[in-house]
Amino acid sequence: MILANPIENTIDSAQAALPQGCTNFQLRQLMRRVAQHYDLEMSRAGLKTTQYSLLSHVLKLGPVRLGELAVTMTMEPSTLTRNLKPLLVAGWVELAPDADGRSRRATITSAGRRKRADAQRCWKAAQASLNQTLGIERVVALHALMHESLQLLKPFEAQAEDV
Amino acid sequence: MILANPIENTIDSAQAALPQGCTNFQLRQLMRRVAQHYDLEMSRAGLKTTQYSLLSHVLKLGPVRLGELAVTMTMEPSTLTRNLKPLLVAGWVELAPDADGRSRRATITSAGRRKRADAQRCWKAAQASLNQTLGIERVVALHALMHESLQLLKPFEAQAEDV
DNA sequence: AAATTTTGATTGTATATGCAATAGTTGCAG
DNA sequence: CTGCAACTATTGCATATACAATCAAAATTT
Repeated sequence: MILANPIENTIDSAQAALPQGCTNFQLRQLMRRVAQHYDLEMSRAGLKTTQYSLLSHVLKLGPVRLGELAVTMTMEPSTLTRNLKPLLVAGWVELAPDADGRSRRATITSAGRRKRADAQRCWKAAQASLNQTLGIERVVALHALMHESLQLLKPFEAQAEDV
Repeated sequence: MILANPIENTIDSAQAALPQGCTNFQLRQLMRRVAQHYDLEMSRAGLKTTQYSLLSHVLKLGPVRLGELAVTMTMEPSTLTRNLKPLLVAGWVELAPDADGRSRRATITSAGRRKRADAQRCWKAAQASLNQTLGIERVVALHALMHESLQLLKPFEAQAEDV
């Protein structure tokens, strides 16, 4: 976050404005509504927005080790295993063995590429209409704050591995 | 450009800065990390943070109709039904019939009050340490943005029913 | 008053999420 | 080279989430 004057700011706003309510609850509330907003568009492509995110990351990161994918997405490995399942069943993602026998690599398939291209149009529509509803400045500000907050909450090992 | 307020900041630079990335994905990422942060503390009271939120709302809203509770918490009724189950089983919340025979009212029990008081200490610790990690100005700014965004996404009927 | 519509909550089904425990590999120490 | 430690992914268990369909009760219409 960018502050004009750290001292002034803390004096001005810290005492006057303590955080009200629970950050966790507010995040969940907003997440629920936003997810519904995106899923409404995304359903036209037959994907959940979470699946679109996962598919996009597999596309971008090419044949990627599952552990690395999980770290990049800030997700537990066990969650990743489960979330991949529908995409594997649908044939949009494939798993291949890795040089390290413990590890496996995920790759997007041709069908996955096509599906992702379809879904990307839905995503763009959803993002555009969200920008419209919230106002683009608010979305930009929200992204910046969320990004900063995530960085501060990430353990050291993951600090550098952003996408 | 250096400004005190991230919202103002982006209002100034709105045309220069389009939102990067997916709001939904960023929200989910942050939610996962933040939930883990809270749950770490809250586990000492034997509660998930989501359960703490629900218990707190039932406490505050007294004998409350389930529909009203769902709207207040920005949650689908079906989700509320499921999320209440563990609290009912544990004996922290009770359901009573309502004047309107279709509806039911949720009330916190004595055991629920005790558990909630316990959990509140954990919540305070979690919130304080989050404020510490993120910086209190950032948390205040995040809350404000999330609140505004939620209001803008809420349908009209729910606009007034804040807690 | 009977039939229809509307409203409130739950259930069926599916995905999302994470902790703890486990299985299978690799790497290292002795 | 053998055995233990460290690492990678998965599975067991529990909760969180929501849409569609359903059940039950009230409200409205005819």
